[in-house]
Amino acid sequence: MARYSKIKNILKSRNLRITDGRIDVLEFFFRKGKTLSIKDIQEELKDSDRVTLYRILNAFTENGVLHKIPDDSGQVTFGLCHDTCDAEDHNHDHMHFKCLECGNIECLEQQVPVVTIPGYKVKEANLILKGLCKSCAA
Amino acid sequence: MARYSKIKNILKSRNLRITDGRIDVLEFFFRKGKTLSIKDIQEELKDSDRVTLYRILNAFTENGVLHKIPDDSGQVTFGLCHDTCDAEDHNHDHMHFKCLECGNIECLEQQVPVVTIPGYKVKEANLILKGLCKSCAA
DNA sequence: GCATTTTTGCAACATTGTTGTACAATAACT
DNA sequence: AGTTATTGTACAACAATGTTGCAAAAATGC
Repeated sequence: MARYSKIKNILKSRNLRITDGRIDVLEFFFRKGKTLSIKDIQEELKDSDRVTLYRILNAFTENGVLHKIPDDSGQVTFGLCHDTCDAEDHNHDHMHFKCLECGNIECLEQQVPVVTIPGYKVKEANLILKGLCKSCAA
Repeated sequence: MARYSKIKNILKSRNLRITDGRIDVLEFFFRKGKTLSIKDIQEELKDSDRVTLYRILNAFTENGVLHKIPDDSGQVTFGLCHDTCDAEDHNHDHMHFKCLECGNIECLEQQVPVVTIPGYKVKEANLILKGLCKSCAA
């Protein structure tokens, strides 16, 4: 499917209106094919309004288009959700890898190993690995 | 060992000067016995300077007294390091649990399962579980 | 094309964290 | 204990990040 149609479908399926700003943001994610920080997006879409961008990202996060990746640096990073995600059922139990060299954060396909703790009810698991990524370790 | 002596020892062993502000912060961590957000600390130590608090927390983090716990909410939370941590060798490969009900973040004793990914050099692992903690699940 | 609803753009505000610097406290050394 | 070098604190000012309210504009459904 062409990229533009794909983007339109994603927005439609989440009941989000198709606007220029939203298309630009999503198109940037598909083009880069990796996780992006707010700073990354702002640098790409220089003329867009800061508030609007925050609202777009919030809407995407709430509706299962993007997911937030926690990071102890404070820098929030976003990644595209899998096609299967929707507003009710996010499934982000995959791992993330942050490269200490180039700073990129990657989504790994592997699922987080299931952990059970007596007395606790685990609902989500979020595993962040750090080290050197494929390109930087070479 | 009495709490005050313990705190003094921790600071001395990290070559950090023993000051009122640092003692207050550490004493609060030992008293609560759990992870604390900056907001928690500010509310407890109302009369202390905001900048000083940030600098104290940074010094503690850099010297292996506290560790930062990443969280996708953006709220930074700190936990006491194990006795074995020092400035060179932090070992924070234990899990954290965030309760969706009460909001508390706990350090779990369990080690994060070792993960290897072909081509990658993993140096740290950080696993955050979410769900209901012991008290809230009961 | 028109009415309805959602989204945007702007201003203003709130929160969070940083930098520079003069002053004060601490530690080390007689 | 007194002196001095060093480190930490308090204050002000700044920078970055995120939020709210609201009028204007755009998108959807008919």
